[in-house]
Amino acid sequence: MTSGAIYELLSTSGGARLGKLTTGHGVVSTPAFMPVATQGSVKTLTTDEVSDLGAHILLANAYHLYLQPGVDVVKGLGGLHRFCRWDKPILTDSGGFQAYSLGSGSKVSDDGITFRSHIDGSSHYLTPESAVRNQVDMGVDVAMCLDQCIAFEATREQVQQAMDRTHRWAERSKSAHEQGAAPGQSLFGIVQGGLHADLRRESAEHITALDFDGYAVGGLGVGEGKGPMYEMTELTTAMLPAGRPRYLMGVGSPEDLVEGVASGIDLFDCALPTRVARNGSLFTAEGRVDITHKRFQDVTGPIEEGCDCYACQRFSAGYVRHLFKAREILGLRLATLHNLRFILRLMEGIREAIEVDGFDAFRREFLGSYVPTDQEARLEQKKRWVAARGVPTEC
RNA sequence: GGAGGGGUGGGUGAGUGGCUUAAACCACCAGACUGUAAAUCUGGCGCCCGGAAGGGCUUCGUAGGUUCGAAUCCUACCCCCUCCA
Repeated sequence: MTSGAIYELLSTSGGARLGKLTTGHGVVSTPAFMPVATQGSVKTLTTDEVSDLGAHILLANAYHLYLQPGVDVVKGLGGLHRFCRWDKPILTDSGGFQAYSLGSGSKVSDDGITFRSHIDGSSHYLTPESAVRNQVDMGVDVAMCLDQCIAFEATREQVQQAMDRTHRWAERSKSAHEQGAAPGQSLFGIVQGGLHADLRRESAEHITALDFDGYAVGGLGVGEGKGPMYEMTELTTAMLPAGRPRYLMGVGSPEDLVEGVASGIDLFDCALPTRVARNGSLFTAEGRVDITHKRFQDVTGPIEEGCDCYACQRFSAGYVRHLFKAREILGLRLATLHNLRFILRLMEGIREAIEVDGFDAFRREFLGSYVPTDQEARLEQKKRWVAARGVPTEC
């Protein structure tokens, strides 16, 4: 019933799709990456800078903005677009993921999610209805249904329970949206089902039957490993209608973006490029490099030869390393500019390749030179991290 | 010349008889970060063998000594700092 974002499939190449997503705040060429502006800000950058990097749509988080400064405050300041001075499309996450990522700070029931604010410890209650209202009230272009994300280690029964709940919440989200959304505001449904192929299929069937403006693949990129993630993505997109955009939530790394596109994904968002940048890890065509390593001390060339980002055009790798070692804020900014530009340039390359039906070659070439970080080391790290923080693996 | 203080691993610096191969921080090395509670976190860091457990060797200015046992106590020497002259 919503007359939200309109998706137009322009062409395909292999499994990859070139498309156009038209929203009330402009057009997004897909496949697209949405820089993450959780609290209405892509950390360290202004929206003008993000725009100059070539981003056409931002992701913000309704949960964070609801806690601080509050939905009414954002609304009072002219809505989210005006608030952060971004006149292009904005998609918001509902806060469903935080029930998962905040671990014991939240509790899920059939009716909704009880959160303990990470800011002041106060208790907050989020329902599918209130989550949609929050997003709509802030004036975002694309709202996400409240869903329940679950750890990949969860039992099948737990996954199914979370999935069923997500389905019921999707229905409630949809009615709430139909009642409260302004023209031009979209709502995307989210497919869950963990790593179970049959549950993924069941979820895709259920969610698409509700007829959303777009569909997201949720619950992936949470430590399950590349193989299962790609497999589930591929399997899920195959179940989604070609005429609607598909969004792989929370993914990803450069290699994940390429693989996601190959599986027919149109939209991505990920905190990885910006977070990793702030920790000194920078993308190059050969993989990630740690700019704080001493070997960069005397490097006069840019972080990456041939990169058109501001940091690479203007400064030596040695200077960027110095900024990190000296803990100068500028280092974080330059690193963020570089990583985001790398990702957005990658998306540009992907789109161009699809347009000339050369995506498979592009994919082979990119993955041939890009060396992802070691997966085993990553899983081990994750275990230690979880153990150290006491984050539960189930909701 | 006199009086006092001090010399500890790459650096700062804790430690005054055994639990000390020696805290902590920095530097250095390696790693992680995927719908952002993250400018964060984790490991390593004398040498040799080992995957590890562990084992061997060598360490607190230098040289002696006391002691079952010394970075810690004693003696001598070398060096540094402060104040007075």
